[in-house]
Amino acid sequence: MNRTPSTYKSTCFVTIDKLLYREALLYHLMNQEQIEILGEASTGFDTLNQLAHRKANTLIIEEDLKDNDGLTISEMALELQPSLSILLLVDVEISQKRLAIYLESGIKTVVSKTQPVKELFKALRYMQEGKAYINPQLFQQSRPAETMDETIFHSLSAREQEVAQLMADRMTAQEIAERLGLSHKTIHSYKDRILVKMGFEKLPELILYMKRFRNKLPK
Amino acid sequence: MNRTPSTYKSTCFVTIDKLLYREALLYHLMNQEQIEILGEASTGFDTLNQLAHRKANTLIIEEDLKDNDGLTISEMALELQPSLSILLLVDVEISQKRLAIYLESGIKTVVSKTQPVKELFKALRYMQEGKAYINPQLFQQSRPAETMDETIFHSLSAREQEVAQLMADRMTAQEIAERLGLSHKTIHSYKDRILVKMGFEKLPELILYMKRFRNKLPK
DNA sequence: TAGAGTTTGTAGGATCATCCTACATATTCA
DNA sequence: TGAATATGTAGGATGATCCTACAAACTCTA
Repeated sequence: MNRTPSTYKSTCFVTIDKLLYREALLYHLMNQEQIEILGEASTGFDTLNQLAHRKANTLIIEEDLKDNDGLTISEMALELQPSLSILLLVDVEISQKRLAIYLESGIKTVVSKTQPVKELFKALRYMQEGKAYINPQLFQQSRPAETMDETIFHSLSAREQEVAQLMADRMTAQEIAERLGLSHKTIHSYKDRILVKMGFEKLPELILYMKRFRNKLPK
Repeated sequence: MNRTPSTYKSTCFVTIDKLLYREALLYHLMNQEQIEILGEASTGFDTLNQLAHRKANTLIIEEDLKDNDGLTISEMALELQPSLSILLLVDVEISQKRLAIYLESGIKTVVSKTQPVKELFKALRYMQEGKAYINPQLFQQSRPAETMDETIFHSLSAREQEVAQLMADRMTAQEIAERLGLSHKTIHSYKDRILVKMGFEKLPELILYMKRFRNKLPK
């Protein structure tokens, strides 16, 4: 039942200006076993207001907000609740100096919005375990999607590649099984192994990967 | 198998500056039956480049890009491929005049980022059917999440409300069934009916709703 | 007020997905 | 060459989704 035995739940409050993006992200956070959504806001004002009544242990907050900057809000939130873990979402790659300022002010983690969603999750996991997580790509020009490892696909066996392609076309395990003359259980096994090999956790990640690189991939 | 018989697939290209948000949105788009992700980019330059080789029929693009504005890119893309349907994501509520400019330049639809994800999907569906979709909330101060209809929950029967609460706590149908002394099939039936009544399509929408309004809801 | 329509409570079948385990054969590496 | 690892194959348990069904209760209207 619980595959993450050592970690406990983080209760998150999410402050992102644009509802469209906030919601999109919230759906992902919801699907993470160890994350409980506690609340959300567009503005710093709203954040502080809501945090006063609710005991979130983690605050995910944008650097740029309409009414104030995330840093200021974070500092105020920390004063209210020193135990709060704060993850700051920044727009661009930041300087070492700026990062130092953040960390000094009590912000635990900084994640750039130019990073994939996965990085955010990784950072959250680290934070949960009390570890500091400094995104390795924070300081360099990061073009992760574009430079994303195309080679991991080629680490799959021929059959695995075949199955991965078909799965990316949204074929069901049953359909693929019929096509290849196998049991649908076998297809699921392939799926599991493909995800592990490629370092994905969920099928959608694989599908997105395949869509991104379909044009560069063989066939 | 196909519950949307009359609509055909739109092949989408998505241009959003920040990868974090773009990815978050892409996962959603991927889960929509009628949408095929064709490609993605952070910049206008990249968009035009990629669109030259790929026949997307729909372009979802941000108004503000690093290298250029979405409007300009859209116009260039339209010159390249006049059949392209363009959905522009704008930051704020826009004036009627500005909207007119957009529509005149061939942009089919404008969606504000202050809207929930659902609005984007609605707009896409309209576009697919060739209808123009002008977001009704585009012109007024929109605080949809905050003002979201709390009453729809109360339109549920007592038992439905109970089940909805338990589902929002991520209990499985089986667990809820045991708790209530029912068959798990019954719980699924409740789920289906709840979703219909509340106008949601997927369970995560219900869960997000419940998390948002749990504090305002009875009990 | 009776009959019709709608809502509510209940559940089954078919189909998929996920997570976990297993095992034989093939390949590689030390 | 023997041990470790990779590959191909599949089963069981559990859960979700989509669709259909049907009886009891409630509501509304002619």
